[in-house]
Amino acid sequence: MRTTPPMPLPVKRALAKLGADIKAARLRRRITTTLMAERAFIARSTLQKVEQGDPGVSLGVYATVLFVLGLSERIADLADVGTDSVGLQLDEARLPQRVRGSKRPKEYSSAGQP
Amino acid sequence: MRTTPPMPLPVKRALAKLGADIKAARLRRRITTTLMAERAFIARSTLQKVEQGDPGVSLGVYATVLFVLGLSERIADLADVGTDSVGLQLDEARLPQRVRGSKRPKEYSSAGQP
DNA sequence: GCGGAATGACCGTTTTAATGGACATTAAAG
DNA sequence: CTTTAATGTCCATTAAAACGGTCATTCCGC
Repeated sequence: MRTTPPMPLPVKRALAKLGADIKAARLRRRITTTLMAERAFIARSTLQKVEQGDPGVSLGVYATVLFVLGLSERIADLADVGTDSVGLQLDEARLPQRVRGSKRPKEYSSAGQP
Repeated sequence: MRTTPPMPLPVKRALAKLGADIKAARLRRRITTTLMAERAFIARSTLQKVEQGDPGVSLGVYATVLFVLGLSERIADLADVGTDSVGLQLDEARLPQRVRGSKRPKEYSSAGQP
């Protein structure tokens, strides 16, 4: 990741927790970092970064590690339609394939956490 | 990501869905790729990769994009203790800080999806 | 205690992501 | 149908991830 600009604090914290949880899950299974790294086809040094919640590590690495732990289901639901409260207010069937300036309200705001 | 070895198919599919969902969420908000990229402090070309579920893109980028969409809460719960069915069977209070060969069963298996 | 495996921290090298343009294509608005 | 912004693609450059090896430290098991 090219983090010249700052990373949102809530995001940073979320990633840190994710890393900690991954580490905890590994310990519960009594798997060494070396073995985990082998199973995930990554270097032990990379696994360290993962367990620290390093934002620069690729999603592929995180996902594979979670898969090894048997915790990769939730990844697919991260941005699932059902979880998007903003989207539910719109006519799902008439979603444009492209965005174009229209007469409708400019946007639907709601960035950060709801 | 250094994908000399193959990436687990279920994972690959999950990431593809994630990318598609992100794109759908953007369209619902009627935000252009250019604007999204600006808000997430990334290049438009990188956002394309994100919307394709590219495993090589860093988690930080994905997380920031989700944050901009207001969908970053679930990240922290990806590997939360409550979601780890394997871990619940162990004595949480006596988790070792390191793994060492013990008399207990070697491991608790259960990789892929339950 | 002691021994030693496991972890944490560093670091130089190699591979790759992320960028920011340019150009072709597409589809929404009028 | 025409217009034209938005999207899709491709690409050279550059910044950074991922590697793998070493060394110090920690703490589990004996």
